[in-house]
Amino acid sequence: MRPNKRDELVRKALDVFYRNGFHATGMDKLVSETGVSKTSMYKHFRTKEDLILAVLRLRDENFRHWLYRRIEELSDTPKGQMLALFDALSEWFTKPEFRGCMFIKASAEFQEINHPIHAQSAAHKQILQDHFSEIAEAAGANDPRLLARQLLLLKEGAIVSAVLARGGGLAGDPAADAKEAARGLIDLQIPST
Amino acid sequence: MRPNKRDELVRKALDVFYRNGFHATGMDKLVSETGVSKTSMYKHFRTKEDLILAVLRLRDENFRHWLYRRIEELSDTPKGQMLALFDALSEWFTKPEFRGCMFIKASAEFQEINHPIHAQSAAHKQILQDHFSEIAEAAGANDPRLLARQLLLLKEGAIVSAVLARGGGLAGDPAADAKEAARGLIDLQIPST
DNA sequence: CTCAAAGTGTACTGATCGGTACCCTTTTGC
DNA sequence: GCAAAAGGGTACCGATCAGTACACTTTGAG
Repeated sequence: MRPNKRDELVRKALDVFYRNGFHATGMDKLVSETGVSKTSMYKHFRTKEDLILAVLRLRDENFRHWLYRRIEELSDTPKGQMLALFDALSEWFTKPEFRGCMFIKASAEFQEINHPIHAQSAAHKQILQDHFSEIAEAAGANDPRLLARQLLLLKEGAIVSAVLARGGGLAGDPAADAKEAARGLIDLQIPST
Repeated sequence: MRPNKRDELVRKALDVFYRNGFHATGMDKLVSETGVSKTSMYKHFRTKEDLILAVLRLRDENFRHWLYRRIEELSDTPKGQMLALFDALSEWFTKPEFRGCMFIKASAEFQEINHPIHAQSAAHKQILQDHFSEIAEAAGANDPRLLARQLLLLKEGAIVSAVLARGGGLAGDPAADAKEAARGLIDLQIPST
């Protein structure tokens, strides 16, 4: 059987960390929830931190690939794709398993600037910024990098607001509000249409 | 001496939780860092959770009062105050002790919708939303509540981006980017000037 | 001065933390 | 068929977790 136990472990650990948090999830819980023995875990990962880093790498892959594909499905123009970002977010927010951005949570639990987990979270956001910079440039924005950073500000804000709004404790529809704001910002940089 | 030990404890615990995180901070660490004995702690707060809730209440007070006062100092018009929000944020981000929004971090570590800590974090954001709704209304916005929600989306996005950008791992100046975006959104709702 | 409230110090509980030791079983490549 | 790799089970390590017990000292109001 080729399907690596290592990958299976990382996949299942992702779920547990996402639902429970990093510090709040012990290795023993991981054993019981993933079905992978502690011995195997520590054969693949020297420390819990190494495992978390692997989980974040998988999360980066999964999330970006899903997002890129989804906005391309939703629109075939650069401008439309920038708006589709917020439709994709809306779909994400309404999934029952939605529990916020794993990288925001990771950087919240591992705050030290030089911590590898912190750095990897920043790297994820930077890759997204670069991707949307290219889309903004293709759309003919005056300042594509600025527009991309602003769209991502709205995205991050929508995510944390969606988390707090999940229990009904916060008014508004973060994805819809962000989309409308994005429309305004895009129109300011791309006057045509 | 009237200055309650309880208040002193909450004040000092706020610092420790803010720097170290909630789960990562043990009660023993609190004893050593605050100088308050464990016995006294548990005389004032039945559980660690109760202490955290008290810390969040203080944080809500401190943060909102600081923010309200600062934007009033920076501008005496409603429209100017909405922009001043981002100047105030910029000041906050550049403080060496800046470590992100305590409520975002709290809701990241206590994710269950019905958890009191989660609910209290949402309440803090809701109060801010209401406050800025009034400012937006005074400024003559077409849809004051929408504008307030959008400004706060930018605020939350700027905060989490500033955390990740702190180590140089993310391009851009979140406060400046958010302010420019806010200017655009405000002008769309308040055509005059 | 006195007495109660407030605070201290410390040793302890059982549970859990991240991580290791040791030995056994299953799978796989050749 | 056989060795080596991969995975499993379990008991354990010292440290730390949240929280308690209990005897002590300080402080402030009447």
